[in-house]
Amino acid sequence: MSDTLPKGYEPRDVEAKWRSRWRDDKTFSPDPKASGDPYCIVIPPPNVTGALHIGHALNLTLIDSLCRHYRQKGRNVLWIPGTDHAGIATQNVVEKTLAKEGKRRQDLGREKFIERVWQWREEYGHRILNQIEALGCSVDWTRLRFTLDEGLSRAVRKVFVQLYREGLIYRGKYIINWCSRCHTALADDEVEHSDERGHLWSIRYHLQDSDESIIIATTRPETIPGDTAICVHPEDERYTHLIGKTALVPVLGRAIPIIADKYVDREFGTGALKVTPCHDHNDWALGKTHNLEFIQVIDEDGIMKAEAGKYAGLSKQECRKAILADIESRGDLVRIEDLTHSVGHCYRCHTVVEPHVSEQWFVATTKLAPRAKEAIPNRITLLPETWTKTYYHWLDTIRDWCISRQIWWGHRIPAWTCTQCHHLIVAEEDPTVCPECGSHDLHQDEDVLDTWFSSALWPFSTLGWPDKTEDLARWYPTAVLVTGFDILFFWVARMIMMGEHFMGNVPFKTVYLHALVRDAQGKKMSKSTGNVIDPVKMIETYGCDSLRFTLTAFAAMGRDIKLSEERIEGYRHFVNKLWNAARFTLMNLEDEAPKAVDLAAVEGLNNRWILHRLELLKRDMDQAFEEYRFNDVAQGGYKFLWSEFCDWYLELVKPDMQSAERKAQSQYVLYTVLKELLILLHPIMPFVTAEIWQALPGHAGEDLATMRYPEERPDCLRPEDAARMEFLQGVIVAVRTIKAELDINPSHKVVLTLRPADAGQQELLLANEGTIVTLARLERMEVGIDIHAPKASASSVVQGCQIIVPLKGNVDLQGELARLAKEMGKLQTALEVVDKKLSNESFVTRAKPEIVQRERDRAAELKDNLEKLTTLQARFHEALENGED
RNA sequence: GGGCGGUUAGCUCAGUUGGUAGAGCGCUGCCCUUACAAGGCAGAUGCCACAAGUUCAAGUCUUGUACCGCCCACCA
Repeated sequence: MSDTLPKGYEPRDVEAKWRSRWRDDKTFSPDPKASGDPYCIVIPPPNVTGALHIGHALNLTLIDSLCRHYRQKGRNVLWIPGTDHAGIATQNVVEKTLAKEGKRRQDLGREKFIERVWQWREEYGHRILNQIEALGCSVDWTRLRFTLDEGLSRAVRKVFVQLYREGLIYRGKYIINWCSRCHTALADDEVEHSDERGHLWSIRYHLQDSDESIIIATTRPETIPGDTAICVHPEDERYTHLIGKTALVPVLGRAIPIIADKYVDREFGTGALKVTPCHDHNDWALGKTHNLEFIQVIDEDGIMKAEAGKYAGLSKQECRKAILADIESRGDLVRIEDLTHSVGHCYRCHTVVEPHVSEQWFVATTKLAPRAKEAIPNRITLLPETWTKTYYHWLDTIRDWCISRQIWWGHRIPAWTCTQCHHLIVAEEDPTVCPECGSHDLHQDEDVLDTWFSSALWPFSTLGWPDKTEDLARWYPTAVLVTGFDILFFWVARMIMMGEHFMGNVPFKTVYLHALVRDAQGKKMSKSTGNVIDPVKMIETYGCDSLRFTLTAFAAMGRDIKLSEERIEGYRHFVNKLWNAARFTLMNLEDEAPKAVDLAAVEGLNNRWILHRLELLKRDMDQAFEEYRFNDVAQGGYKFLWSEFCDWYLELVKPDMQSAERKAQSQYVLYTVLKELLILLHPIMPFVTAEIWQALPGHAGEDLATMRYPEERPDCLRPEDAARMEFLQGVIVAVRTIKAELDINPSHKVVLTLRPADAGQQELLLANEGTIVTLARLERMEVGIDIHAPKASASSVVQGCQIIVPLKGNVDLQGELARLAKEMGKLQTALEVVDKKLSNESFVTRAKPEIVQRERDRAAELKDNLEKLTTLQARFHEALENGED
C-alpha cells in the first residue's frame, strides 16, 4: 500500500505549490523550433485597472482547457498573456485617486500625470495577472505583453502611419459623441443607449414678416439657440405652404429657413422639426445635405457658448430652464408631454453623451469592412454560427471609426503640425524639422488613440510585429480566439480588419464566442446590483478546480450561464470524489508501479468493461474539444468518474484485490484507468489531477501538465463484454431494488436463485459469482435454468433471466404483490406501444430494416419477461393460498 | 422597425445525423458496506409552450401563435 495522499484534499496548498512550479519551470514557455503543429491563443487582454470577474474566469478557463488539451495532443502551444492599458478607464481611476488629494490632472500637467499612471500601474496593475495565475492559466509569462509597452507602441505607430498614407486614416471636423465628464470623444459603439423618461415640448416659431407660425416638438430646448432650419416632410399638406419661407428662432430672433426632407416622420410630434446641425447626429446630416449654417452653442464642458446669446455661460441644464421660461412668457410654449426616449450614455462613466462637432481622427472602416466581412466563413469559422448574420449586419451599416480621444493616457497620435506653415506631418519617428518650411517649431497632436486601436493589432503585435520574429512566423495566424460576444464589434471585427490589412491573413482561424455569466435569476452581474460572484473568493472557498469545472460544465454553446454559488459548491463534491477514488487506488497499489500486462488480453469482465468504456471516453472527449462542446467534455468526465469508475468499477475490483490470480492484472488496469482519466480531466481541473499524478507509484516528481493524451487502444474496445457487464449490473440492481422496495435491510444477506434464459447467461453468472454475491450482498446464489425456487419469493426478470429472492418469515407479502403488479404494468404498456408500431403496416415496410428488427427483438424480450413474471406471480399466489412451497 | 435566442422533471439545464425522454441540485425511503456521509443504494416526478404541416416515426425538420430574454437601428 502506498497511500501518500492526505485524507482530505486541501486546494489552497496544492494550488500554490503547482502555480509556483509551473512558473519556475517555465512549463508553458514553448520553443518556436519545437515539433508539433503550432497552436496559439492570445488572451483577451483584461484592463490593467481590472479585477478578475466571473466573465474572465469563464473565458480563461475555456482557453486554458483548450491549451492544456492541445498540448496533450502534441501541438506546439503558445498562450500569450497580457493586459490592456484601457485609456479612459485607467485615466478615470487615477484621476479619482488624485481627487482624494484634492488635485486634478491639469494641476500635474500631462507629463507628470502620465508618470503617475505608470506608477499606479506598477503598483496595482499586477493584481489581475496574479489572479490569472491563480486560476491555473497555462500562459507563457516570459511573453507577457502590455498594449502600451515599447514594442506594441511601435506597432501602433507603424499601423497609423501606413493607414494614413493609404488614405485609410484621415482627420476632419465631424459630429461625434462627446462625454463631458471624461472630456473626450467616444466611438459609436462606446455609447450605450437606455430609455429615459423626459418631456416633449411643443414650441411655436413665428414666421418672419408674417402672422403665421409653425409649431415644432423638441426634447432638448437648450439647443434652440443653435437652430439653423426647420424641417417638414415635403408631402405634408399642413406645411407645404410654408416651405421656403423664413422662421425666427424664439427669443434670439435669428432668421432660419423652412426646408423639406423625407427624413421627417409626419406622425411624430407636430410633424415639424427644428434642425440643430451641431448638436444632433441626424441634424448634422440634414445640415450637410441642405447646406445649412452650423452654429455650435454648447461647449465641450456642457456650458452655453457666446453664440447662445443671452444664455451664454449657463450650463445646458440652466439654459433649458431659462429658455423655456422665456418662451412660456411669450406665450409660445404650446404643450408639454411626457416622453420616454432613449438617451446615450458613456460606457465608462455613464454620463449622458452629447453630440458634439469637433476635429477628430477617423479610420475608414467603411473601406476595410468588405474584406473583413468576406473572411467569414471563408477563412474564419465563427462559432456559434448564429452570430454570422449579426456580424454581417454590423459591417454593412458601419460608419467610420472615430479613433482620437481627448485624454492623456494612451498612444499619442503620431501627427505634428508646423506652427509656422501649418503643414501636417504624420511619421513613425518624431520629426524635428518641418519638411515644408524647415521650421523646428512643431506641435504634436494632443490626442491619444482609442484603446481598441492597439487591441486591434493584438494577435500580431504580441508576436513581435513589425519585426519579423520567429514567433510571428511560427504562430500567426493564431488558432482560435475565445471571447465574449459583447466585444464582437469592439474587438473581434477590428482585429480581422487589421490582420487582413497588415498581415495579409486572418488573425485566427476560429472565433468561439462564449456566453455571458449571469446570476441565478438570469440578471447581468454588476457591482451595483450586488449580485456578483467573485471568482477569487470562490477559488479560496471551494478551490480553483471546483470553479473551473462548474464553468466548463455550464458552457453550452450559444447559451448564457446562470451561475450561483451552490453550483460551485456542488461540483466541489466532484473534486472530492476524484480525490477519494485516487486514495482508494493508491491504497490498493504497491510502492512500485504495477507491472504492465497486455491490456487487450486482460481477464475479468470488470477490467474489460472499464477499459472499453475508457476508450469511448477518450474519443468522446477529444471530439468534444474539437467541436468546442465544453459542457460535453465536463459531463463526459463526470459521468465516467462517478457513475462508472467509482460506482461500479471500484466496487467490482475490490474482490480482485483479495485474489491471488487476479490481483496483479487488476492493479495494472486500475492504475492505468486512473492515470488516463487524470490526463483527460486535467485540462478542466489542473491542480487536483496534477497533485494525484505525482503521488502515483512510478510518477513521483512528474508534472502532469507535460503528459501526452493517452494513445488509442482499439483492441480494448469490446462491445460484447460491455453488454455482458450490463446484464450483470441489471441482475445486481434487480436484487437491490427488491430489497429496497420490500424494506429488507440492504445488509441482510439473502439466498438468490437465478434462472438464466440460456446457457450463455448461465455461464456468465457462474463466472462472476463472486461479483454478484458481493455487490448484491448475498448469502449465496444458486443458478440453474430449471432450478427449484420457493414459491413465496419476490422476483424480477432481467433479459429473460429470472431473479428470485425467497421471502422467508417476517416479510411484507402484500408489498411484493404490489411491486410485481407495478413492474408488470410497466412491461405491459411498453409492450403495447411496440406492438402497435409493429402492427402498423407502413412502419414495417417503410422504416429502416434494422429499426424494425430492433423493435421486434424488443417486443420479444418484453413478452418473454412479462410471461415469466406472470408465472412467478402465479406461483406467489399459490404460496399465499397454500402455504410455503 | 430589423435580427437572434429561449420555452423539456420542483429548480438549473443537456439532448449530436428524426427511431424507446437525460443529468445535477432538490425531494422520499433505507444504509456509517474499512476511498469518499462532500458518501452509498433504491425511488417518485415530464400532454418536451401552443397549433398546423412533412414523415411509417417529431423534443429533434417546416410554418404560424403566445410569452420571456438579448442585440442593432430610430426616437425631433
